[in-house]
Amino acid sequence: MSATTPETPTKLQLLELLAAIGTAQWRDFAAAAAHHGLTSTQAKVLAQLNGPLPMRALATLLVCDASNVTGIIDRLEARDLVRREPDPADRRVKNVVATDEGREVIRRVREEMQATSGALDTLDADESATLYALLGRLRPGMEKSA
Amino acid sequence: MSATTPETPTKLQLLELLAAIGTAQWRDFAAAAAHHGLTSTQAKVLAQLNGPLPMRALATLLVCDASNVTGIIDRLEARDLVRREPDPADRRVKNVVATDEGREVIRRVREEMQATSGALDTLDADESATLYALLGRLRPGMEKSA
DNA sequence: TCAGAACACTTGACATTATCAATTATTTAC
DNA sequence: GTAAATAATTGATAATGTCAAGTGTTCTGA
Repeated sequence: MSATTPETPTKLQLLELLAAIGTAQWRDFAAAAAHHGLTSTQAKVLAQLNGPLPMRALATLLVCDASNVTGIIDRLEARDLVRREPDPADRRVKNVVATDEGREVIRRVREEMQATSGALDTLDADESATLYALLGRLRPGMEKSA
Repeated sequence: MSATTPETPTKLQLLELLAAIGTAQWRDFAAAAAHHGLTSTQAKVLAQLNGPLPMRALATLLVCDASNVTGIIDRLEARDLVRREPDPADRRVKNVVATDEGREVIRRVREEMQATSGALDTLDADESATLYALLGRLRPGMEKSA
């Protein structure tokens, strides 16, 4: 088999490899979060907060009960890493927003994911582009609601 | 820019995309685990148990304190999903082994990761092979100890 | 060799994260 | 305009996480 036409992996092999990558990435993330005084869950929440998100949406993203989110956001809010804002369109809803400090902390956590970062450095420009394109194709299917 | 030479993504873009894939995969895994009466942590432990693993090694993999593992394994053992076995070479060590039932349960959880599985189905054989090769290159760097 | 350092695991005290059932306030649907 | 549905919270309880301390075993070196 030549270098340009590698053997087709079984679906199981591909799933297993993707899982291993995900697991390793999670370890890297959790360790970096702990290094900055965040629990994995707190870091995960901050990582989701690109824009304002209703409590309920966070619960869906975290695959957990809505009541759980109340306590998590309470603690993050006590540390000034996030804010609750009333939703102007629906008074039942509270939107969670990351504060400047919250954004800064999660930025630093991402910066310190050495293993992941280092692994990506082993790819050249072509490989990066190819991987980026393939993962981009995968993404929409994976983010379909469960 | 042609289809065969896509634009090189920035490292930050690639990191962000990889994180999104990992997050989505985790959601899929957690939901499937819950469907089978397992907490995310319990499922994560079972997923690691390809062979016997010392408690201490599990703690490293889970990025948590060793004392935490004691309780997790207690509960899994109470449900006959894992066993503790004395290590013949070092009497301090207890190796954790998945039972037949434990292996069966985690197999079913993996089978039910519909989103991940469905996303991979959108790739053709060539793309699968390329992705497999690229992720395989990434893996060793990511699994380096933190 | 044998005393002390290092290591693996457990226990106990406690904080955080998770679930479920019930409550309040608001919105949607009929 | 009332009834059903939805968003968030509270309280009870279980699971997961940390740290400090303790037991037993292995390793190290004078």
